[in-house]
Amino acid sequence: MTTVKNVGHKYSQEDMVVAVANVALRDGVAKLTFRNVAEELGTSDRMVVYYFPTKDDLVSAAVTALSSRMQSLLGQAFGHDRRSPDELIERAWPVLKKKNADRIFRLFLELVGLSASGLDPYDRITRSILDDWADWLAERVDAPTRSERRRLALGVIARIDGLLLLRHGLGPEAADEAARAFRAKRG
Amino acid sequence: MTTVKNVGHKYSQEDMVVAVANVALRDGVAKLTFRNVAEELGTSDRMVVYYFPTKDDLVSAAVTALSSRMQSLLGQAFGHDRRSPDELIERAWPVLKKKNADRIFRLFLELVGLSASGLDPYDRITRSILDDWADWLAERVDAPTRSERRRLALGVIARIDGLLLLRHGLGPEAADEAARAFRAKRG
DNA sequence: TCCTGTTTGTAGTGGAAACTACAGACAGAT
DNA sequence: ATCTGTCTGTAGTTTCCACTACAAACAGGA
Repeated sequence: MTTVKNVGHKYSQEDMVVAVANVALRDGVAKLTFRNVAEELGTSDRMVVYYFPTKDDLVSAAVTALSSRMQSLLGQAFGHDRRSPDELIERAWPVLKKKNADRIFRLFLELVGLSASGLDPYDRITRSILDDWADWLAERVDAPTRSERRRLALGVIARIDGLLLLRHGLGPEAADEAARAFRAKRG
Repeated sequence: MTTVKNVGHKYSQEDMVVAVANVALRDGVAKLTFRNVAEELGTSDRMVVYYFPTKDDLVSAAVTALSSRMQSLLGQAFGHDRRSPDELIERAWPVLKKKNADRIFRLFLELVGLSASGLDPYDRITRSILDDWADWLAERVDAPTRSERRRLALGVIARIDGLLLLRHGLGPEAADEAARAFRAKRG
């Protein structure tokens, strides 16, 4: 089935990336190995190494694929209107509850952890993810000056990441409670 | 020097735990191995295994040692008075900036990441850390009912953990900006 | 003295990981 | 027909890890 696309080519770059992303989603970054990707494809690790010469290539393929999926998920949730931080969180949170988003953010937490271990590529990766996210949010937050938008965007990210961490550690109910606590501050 | 305490005993349980905690703080959980602890002590891994028969023993020794250090740090920051969530964060944040706290929370993020990888002991560990912290905060937050205190405590944890994550990923300035954004919501 | 708990040494097992080496087969393009 | 890029197989290296086996030396307590 996948064989049809490129005549004489059993796999395309795209196929490989999809397989890598699947393994990452299912098993986590820790188990994103040449071997496991090879098993997903039903071939040997030699083939995987042929497409992704180093482990870093493997990881960054997975990360870019999945972070673009995430971006589009969020992009659907809010359009391009500028909103207050509270409104942004209010709109983001239901979206982040979906099973897909759940698994993607599990990966994000894993990346943060690996970066905290001081392992080489991961600190750069998490930094760029957070940076991209901050830029993206800064264009959707309502504030007069650029620096203020940046600040509020960082505030939103901090709260959302906190909710995600809590959800992962204590379960969805605890995270919902925390989200409710955010709301309560205004009443 | 450390030899004096127990006659005929070169190491005490306490010595071992201190060494384990040091290695964890310096090198992270990922490099908390029998070998590295043995090097810290200037002996062989056989000795370390003698005191901590399994890896889990090693990890939980480090975690309990360090989380109690953290608790005392925070305990000094706020006494036993009940305060509003905002006040609690306002008081906690400066304390969490200290170098010691910084390294301890790097470990916490690592643990969260390992738990996100689905590795066996770590999900229980992070859950209990968060649970303990929630209980502790619930007794310091000002609200009429028990369930409301719990909710507000979870909100505080979410925000603080978000700040810590941001600080780790984007640096202390970004985290300070986010903390400022929290404050701005009231003005 | 014997026994028990502690310390050290030497060595090794079994597993997983990221690669590497070498080579053979096959397809399409020139 | 040759060449180049794709695919596969078999096998190995190197490094690190948790953990085990066996045994010897030593101390203090009974």
